[in-house]
Amino acid sequence: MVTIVDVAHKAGVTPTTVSYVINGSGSVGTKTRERVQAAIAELGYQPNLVARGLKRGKTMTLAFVLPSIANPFYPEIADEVDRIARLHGYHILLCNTHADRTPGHEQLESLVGRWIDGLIVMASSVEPSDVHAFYDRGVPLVWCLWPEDQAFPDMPLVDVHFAAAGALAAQHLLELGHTQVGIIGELPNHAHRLAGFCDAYTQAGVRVPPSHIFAGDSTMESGYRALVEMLALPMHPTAVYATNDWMAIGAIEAALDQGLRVPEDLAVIGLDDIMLSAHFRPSLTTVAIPKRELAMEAITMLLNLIEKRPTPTWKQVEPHLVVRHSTLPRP
Amino acid sequence: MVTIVDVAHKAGVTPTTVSYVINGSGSVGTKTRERVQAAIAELGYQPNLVARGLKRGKTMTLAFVLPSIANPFYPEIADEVDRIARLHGYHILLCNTHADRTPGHEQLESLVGRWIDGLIVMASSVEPSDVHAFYDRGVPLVWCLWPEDQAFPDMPLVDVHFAAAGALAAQHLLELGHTQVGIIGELPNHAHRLAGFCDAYTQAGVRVPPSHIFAGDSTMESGYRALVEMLALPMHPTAVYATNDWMAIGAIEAALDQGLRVPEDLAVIGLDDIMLSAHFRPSLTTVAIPKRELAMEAITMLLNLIEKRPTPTWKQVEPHLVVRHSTLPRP
DNA sequence: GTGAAAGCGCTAACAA
DNA sequence: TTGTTAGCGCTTTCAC
Repeated sequence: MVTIVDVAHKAGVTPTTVSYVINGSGSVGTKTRERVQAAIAELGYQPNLVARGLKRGKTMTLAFVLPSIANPFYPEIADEVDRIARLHGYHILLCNTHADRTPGHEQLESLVGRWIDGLIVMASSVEPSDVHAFYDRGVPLVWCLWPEDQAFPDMPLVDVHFAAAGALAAQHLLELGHTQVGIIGELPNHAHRLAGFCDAYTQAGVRVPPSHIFAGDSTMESGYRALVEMLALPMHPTAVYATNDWMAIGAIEAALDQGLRVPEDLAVIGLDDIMLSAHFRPSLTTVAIPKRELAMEAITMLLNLIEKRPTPTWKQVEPHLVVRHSTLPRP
Repeated sequence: MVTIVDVAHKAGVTPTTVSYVINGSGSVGTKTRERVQAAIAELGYQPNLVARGLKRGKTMTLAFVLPSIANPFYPEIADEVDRIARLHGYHILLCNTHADRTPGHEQLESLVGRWIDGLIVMASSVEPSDVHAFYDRGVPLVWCLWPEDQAFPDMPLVDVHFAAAGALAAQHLLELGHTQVGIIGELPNHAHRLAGFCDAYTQAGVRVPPSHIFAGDSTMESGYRALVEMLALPMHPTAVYATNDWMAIGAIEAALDQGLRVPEDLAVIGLDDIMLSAHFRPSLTTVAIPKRELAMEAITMLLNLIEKRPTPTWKQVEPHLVVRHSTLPRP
């Protein structure tokens, strides 16, 4: 293991000077600098970040807290967070809480001692109160996504404009002439996605009757069941809005199984844009959550916080419509 | 920030004693121990792992190097690695190389100074030679998966028994009576998957003519194209084996587009078991790569290496067949 | 422009 | 059983 002292010896200077050269601090003569750099190169010296971290109180490490990286919603976010963090010299510590909130607490505790420089927390991964342990210690942190049925936390937050997402879905169906719509939604979790949709319909002068709103739990199966119920309605809808893609796909499967054609007999629109949606048959029209943008805003906000640059501490990213093959004008 | 000195003061002892209590080393009187523990609880003391890392030369941090966590192949592996690592008190540093091998080199360099305790490297993420920087320094590391066309490295390795995977696929098609098969394979990358399949056919007394083997590049599009070509064959196959699921799915799409029924007119089997395969219509029969097991073996081997327990340094995990709806007996 | 010295928070010989 | 002491490798103030 080659240390700063070895380099100093080789270059015939003291560790101080080597440190100056490494960090560009102090002022070092050109000749000396060159000698030091040569020694560094020759010995293959790498500064020890643990020692530096101890001295500076900064570890260049960020934690990314999420329920599980195996949940396909998160990897793209994680990838972007990591990419941008690395651009700024930070590394990402993965922190899967596995949605068990008690271990979540312990896991955060175990991070406290690591002198994490900052934290990105996906909302559903831990109890907000546990995160206060960090917030109170002054650790910079950013929440990413927040349950739609809860009041915003008193902490930096990057969120998706879910009401706009619902409105986008509504607008698409309205433009296709669908006045008879059914909704499959997870309540209260997807409150904004639902409200945004319904408000847009109301503004267009079309009322969605409560009997056309069905409950799901974000799984494909629940979407399937909801659609079956929906088809039992006296005048069943010509279009369905599901508040996430899995339910939308479940609904399509149910419709196909019942002998309906999608999109000819029934249009279906989802929300999220999971990978499956593009490859399902028929491919799913949906409102995409811009995951990379979400990640980018979160990590940017966090880096600003860490480096004490002025920054807004609340941000919403805008979703966008992805038209595929599960929607068509009303017959 | 509360340090070991604060705790020592509060408990009326020296830092040494506190250290003993924390680590269970030394021998401490019951009374004293209780006083120290009380002080720790009261102050909410958390040992500083950076300082401990510097002192002990061990950081309880492992790096997981992979091309991109956004590639759906890896998250499940990462999840399992993280889960088991955490059970043993280690944290995982994510290291996306984005398949750019030059930055991959730099990224590894940036890890050197972190005193990583160990490393899991997914084979396609970096140049083996770059990893030698670690290996030479004596950092415990485990490769996970190795290109099928290359000689095994002189480093600990956990791999999938791809020849067995190919054989499993062959056996399934043989049992269904398919003697006329076509293959879509990426060569030379999938050499073992191909050889395993062909060998099993040969052993069953059926020869797969070279003209029935088509090249793909692991994408859906290449699977699609390959199948179209295959159908132009004078006596086209009743079954197709693709060396990964994406190509298998592309092949199914092509078959459907050409008016064939799958599986009635054409059976298709893949290899991998990506998530899409279960939800595609028809759902894909495939040979599953046991990702969690792969992860488990890799992290277990790594922990053994780190903690200097005896361990095999080469391991192959066995794939298994997942029968779904894309295969049926020969018409 | 360069160096001496102190110390980040913790651990582990060694002493008492 | 407990304390004294000397660092781990680096940065940084202050002096020259």
